[in-house]
Amino acid sequence: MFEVKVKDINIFDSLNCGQIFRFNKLDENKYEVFSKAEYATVTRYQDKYVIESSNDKFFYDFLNLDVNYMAILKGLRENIHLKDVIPCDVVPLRILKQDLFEMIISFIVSANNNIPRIKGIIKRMCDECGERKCDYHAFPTAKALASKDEEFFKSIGLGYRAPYILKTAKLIASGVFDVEKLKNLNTKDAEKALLTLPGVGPKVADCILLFGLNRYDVFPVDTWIEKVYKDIFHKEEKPKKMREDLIKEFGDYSGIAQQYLFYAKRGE
DNA sequence: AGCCAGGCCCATT
DNA sequence: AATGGGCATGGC
Repeated sequence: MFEVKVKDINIFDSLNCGQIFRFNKLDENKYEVFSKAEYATVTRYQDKYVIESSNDKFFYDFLNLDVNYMAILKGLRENIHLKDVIPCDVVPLRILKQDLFEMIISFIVSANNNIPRIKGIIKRMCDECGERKCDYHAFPTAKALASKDEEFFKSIGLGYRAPYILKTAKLIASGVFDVEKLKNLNTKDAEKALLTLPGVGPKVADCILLFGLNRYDVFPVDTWIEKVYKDIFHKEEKPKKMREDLIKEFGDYSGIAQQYLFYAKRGE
């Protein structure tokens, strides 16, 4: 068990903002969250969260508390388009530190899909393929996923994404694609490598880089961000151009700006 | 009922 | 390099 001050992070918004799919709201002040092979409950009290978990060190790291968000948000807030979504007294929503392989699979599932359905598919994937823990299942290993077939993935609701998941799992399980090596690459080279995986395009690659590697110099452009772009620039462009313009606009911490903008737009 | 969802693949140009 | 059609499923 460990505690975190409520002024340091808004954990519930950090869970709800679309970067993670394995969590449940238990009641107004309590959530449960799963990551990799671990499990935690987060209970909010007056001025602190109490986190009870299978692995406290893992979840302390997961919350990404060592990054100084106050400084980053202060800088972002100077941009006119972020003033409203990052008010002065905001409690920071943080980009969590999640497992790289889990992000690769999860965001392949996310493509052209909606969040409630993504959560259901990933839950079934864990229940069917993940190592059994006391009363939940771990996220599956690449090897576990690679041992299945397309029919299985279709049966849990993946539709036309079934072959992408199977092929990507096989590439990683066989060692042809080295996930660990991504950590040593700069953002551009890591993105290039990710784009070789079936089911990973520019948007999914950016999500993997942002949530799995905490690279902030990216800007995932999805249908919600298209609306944001229109609000800001009053014109329509293709995703590649939108990404360029948005990174130019928001700078080195574009990924964090993106998350605030995405969450605000989706909540309208 | 019909549009949409944290888009990507592939054939064509 | 860029374009556009096709695409499983189910939430709303």
